[in-house]
Amino acid sequence: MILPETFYTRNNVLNIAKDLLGKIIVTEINDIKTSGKIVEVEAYNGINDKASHAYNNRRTNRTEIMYCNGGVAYIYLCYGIHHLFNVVTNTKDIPHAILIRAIEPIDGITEMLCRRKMHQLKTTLTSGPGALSMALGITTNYTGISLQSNELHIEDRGIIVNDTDIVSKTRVGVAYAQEDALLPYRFYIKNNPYVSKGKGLE
DNA sequence: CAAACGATTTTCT
DNA sequence: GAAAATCGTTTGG
Repeated sequence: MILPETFYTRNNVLNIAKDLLGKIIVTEINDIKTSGKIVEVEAYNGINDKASHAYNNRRTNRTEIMYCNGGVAYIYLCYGIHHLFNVVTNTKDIPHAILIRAIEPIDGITEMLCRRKMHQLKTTLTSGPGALSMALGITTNYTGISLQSNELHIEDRGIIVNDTDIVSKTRVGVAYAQEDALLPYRFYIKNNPYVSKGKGLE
């Protein structure tokens, strides 16, 4: 089943992040379906989180989408090259978001290999936020789209992830966030080969 | 209007 | 392991 809006509008972004592990991201672009199981995420906890684009209640054209009611996509361009896919959570005017960092490919692997210009399946196909966005065909054009839509949504296919299989660590690439860089807001499934190699702080 | 800077990945040494 | 690639967003003048 497709996750309902109420999944996203809860107020604890950390719980939603953990709940996303084991869920399935599905894109259907030009009638081509691709999907993968979420194995790694990072939470961005709104206006008090120095690592968040919405820190200190900053509202700009780019961040405005994070102030929407939960359940929409926020995609932005990093380093001029990479499209990073986030899920907006919580209710209107509370800018929480969750970065999807890695998935395990399920459907449409041939198409994903093609989009990534690869010829055989390796973990690097979808290991890392920029890589999985390219594999699924997600670009900044999809910012603001509802996660109830055909083109892009997240499903529950009954996969259960035990708490004991969830690892929490510091986030990747956020050293500029000072003390908030130490928060354990990165979650991933233990021993899954598709989890990105990105290193957070210890 | 100009300039600096990434929630990264790939390639080269 | 180090560095380049590359451009929209943000910030400051």
